[in-house]
Amino acid sequence: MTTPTSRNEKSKPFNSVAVPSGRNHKSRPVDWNALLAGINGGKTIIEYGASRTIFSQGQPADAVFYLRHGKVKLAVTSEQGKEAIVALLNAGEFFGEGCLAGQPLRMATASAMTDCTLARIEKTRMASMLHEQHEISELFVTHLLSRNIQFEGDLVDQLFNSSEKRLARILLQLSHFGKESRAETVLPRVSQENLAQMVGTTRSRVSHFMNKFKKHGFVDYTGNGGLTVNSGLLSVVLHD
Amino acid sequence: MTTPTSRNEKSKPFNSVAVPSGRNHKSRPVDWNALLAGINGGKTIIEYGASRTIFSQGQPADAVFYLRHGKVKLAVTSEQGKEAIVALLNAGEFFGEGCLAGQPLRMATASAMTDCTLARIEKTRMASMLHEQHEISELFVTHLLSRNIQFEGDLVDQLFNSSEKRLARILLQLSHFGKESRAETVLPRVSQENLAQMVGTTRSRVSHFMNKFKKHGFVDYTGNGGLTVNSGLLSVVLHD
DNA sequence: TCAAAAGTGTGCAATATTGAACAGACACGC
DNA sequence: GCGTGTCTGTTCAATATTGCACACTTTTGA
Repeated sequence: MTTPTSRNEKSKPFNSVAVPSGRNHKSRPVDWNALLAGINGGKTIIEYGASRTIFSQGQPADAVFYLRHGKVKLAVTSEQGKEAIVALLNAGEFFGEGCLAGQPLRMATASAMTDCTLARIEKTRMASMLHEQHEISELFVTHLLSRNIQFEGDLVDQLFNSSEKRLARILLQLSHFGKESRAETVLPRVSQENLAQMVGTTRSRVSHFMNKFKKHGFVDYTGNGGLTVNSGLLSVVLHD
Repeated sequence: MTTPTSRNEKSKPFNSVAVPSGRNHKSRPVDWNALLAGINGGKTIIEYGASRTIFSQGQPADAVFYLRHGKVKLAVTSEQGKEAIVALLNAGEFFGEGCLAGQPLRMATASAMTDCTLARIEKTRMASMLHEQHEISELFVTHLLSRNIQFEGDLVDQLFNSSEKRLARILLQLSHFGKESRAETVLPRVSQENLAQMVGTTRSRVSHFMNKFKKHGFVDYTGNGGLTVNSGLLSVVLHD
């Protein structure tokens, strides 16, 4: 799978989604995918192969995406050509929602890190859905809240910590990233270059710290190319 | 006004808000304050004098706030005692919304920068309002979206730019901050220490760059203690 | 009004960070 | 097998940044 394939579902008439009646809106498990599946107008299901670009910084922004399966990364390129990774997204997250706030152009480049299936929802469709459907609106608010918390944490991290601690923090995050399946402490393959882009430093610095971490036993190389993150890495973040 | 005063409005029965009917939900001007004023249950109106603390990092988080008048800042303190300012809020913004995502404790300290009046909305009340009232929900989504964009911008700024550029950016932001009234290019009084906390650097560095900016005519001291930001400061952010 | 507190302009040595370079390790396709 | 490209470990000088120090100025509050 390397080219995006799309099944346009615009032809089907819209009919309102059957959702569990909202008598107790907290601690009620909701099958969000089923919920989203019920949205039939102004939506397109698309599949992307690994490392495909979903949209690029600077392109006109007229749709919101919902990630059903796979992992997506958001990267920003500066005028000087430097690249920074601002977010890693798991299944169940929205992205490209800036256009709802009136952003005319994409502020970042979204690319598939693995094979992905995602729903593309027209901006106008999304806006009216938010207006008309409680469940969607609540799902979206939930997503925005947690994204906000993530961003705030990243910002505070940048403001406070040295690149060594930031790298440690990123590694810990990655080791928990996508823990849907098993308790995997093994990272997906991430190059030092990518780590540097997330941490906001240079590759040579990442190489330097990774070796330091290895010496102290905080990370291990697992045969092939993957890394294992030892929870002792926490001490780097917390101590001193 | 130096002590918070509160008028509890919990006694009034809840009745649904009279809002303009939502036939065209974009480009429809809404008097948000009037809208919020209609929320009568589980809400308290509080007034704070300048430099009062609204809530502190680490306290239990069980309410969301809506800022009606005044300016509020959100600051985070690290274990090492360093302080960072993560957001400046204007009238019309929510804060403390992390609790809706399940955060049990405040992650930041909120303090009034000017005399403020704000609405304190119980977490549970806010949750049900988001569930039941379109207008509130949409207002909240709008707020979350713009806050997200702001955070993402700040993060990218930290990842890409030197402290000199970051300072220039903050000054430009501040000069537009609170432009509700006049086209004021004059900053409210902000100490170099505070600037350093926003930029993520030290005061001596801020002093150094401020003098550099003054030499180049990018900022001016207006008699008393205020600063005027010249738009030429943009060249610092953009150039080189 | 005066003294304390807060804010500012400097300077400087100790560190941290960049940016570029180069060689070796490794995977991959042909 | 053999190039080719990517990733890595390592170095090193040039910069940027920190953390302090001290003398001044301004603001604040009693």
